[in-house]
Amino acid sequence: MERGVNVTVFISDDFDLAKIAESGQCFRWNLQADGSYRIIHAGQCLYIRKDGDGAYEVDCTDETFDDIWRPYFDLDTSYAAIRGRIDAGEDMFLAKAATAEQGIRILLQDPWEMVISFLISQNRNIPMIRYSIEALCDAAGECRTDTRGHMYRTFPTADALSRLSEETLKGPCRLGYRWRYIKAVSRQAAEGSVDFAGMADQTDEALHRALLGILGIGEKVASCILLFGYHRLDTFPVDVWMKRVLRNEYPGGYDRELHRPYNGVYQQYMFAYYRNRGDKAGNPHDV
DNA sequence: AGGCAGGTTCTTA
DNA sequence: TAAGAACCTGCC
Repeated sequence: MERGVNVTVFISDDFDLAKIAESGQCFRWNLQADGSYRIIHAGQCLYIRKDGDGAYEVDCTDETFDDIWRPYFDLDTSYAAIRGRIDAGEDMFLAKAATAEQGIRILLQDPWEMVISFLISQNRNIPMIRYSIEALCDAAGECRTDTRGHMYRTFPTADALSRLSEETLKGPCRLGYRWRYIKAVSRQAAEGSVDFAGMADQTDEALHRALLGILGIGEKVASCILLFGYHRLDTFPVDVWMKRVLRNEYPGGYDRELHRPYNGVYQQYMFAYYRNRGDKAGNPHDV
């Protein structure tokens, strides 16, 4: 790193920055020219770069890394061990996918940010999602400066979001018809009729039901929020890619019981594996 | 040029 | 309750 604090941390478990960045669970990771990722989370900004063999250079103190970023990266969970539970004899496809996509982890992200992010995600591709989220942050986030002297914006609070006009949401933020969803949910959160942080102690089922009650949140978006915002690792989001996986690889049915309680982690492997294959040659997995 | 994209709601049978 | 249409927008 050019300036600021320079600290090296060691991570021995599965941890692949590029794979996590492309996994579709986070939208505020930006690859820099020097190969580091700039990550904005919890009002903070981190630059992190792989520095050979389990060593990573970060621009924060050890203390901040332990307090903020170690939990964020879920470094106290062994994803190698979760991968290790897969029995190639029982599920060959999953075993292949997990090997190919080793390094993916499920981040511990903010529920509120995930609610908004996945509400925005519907019917759009990743670049468009990222654009709208950045625009929302520009419009309503708090301005701060990182260790390289660059400005960044925090993710907006519900109160700040609820104050944005229809014109801003539809114009610069390009939310389209989704603007109503963002408007409604940020109002509810701001006035306290829903409390996404406070829901964190609920069971998976109760959370799922509560999320489905929010305008604009359907089955798929609710599952993503459960998995990425509340870290419910057994949640198994099914989008168009996973429909292809299930149709082509599990014609006899996918056994969720067999893979409890890590269906969500396995979903990430299969999703990434299929998408990467499909992108390269016009989706050869499709029938 | 029409269809589709990492869905959901609203409308209609 | 279950299909089908409509929805923003950018890209092929």
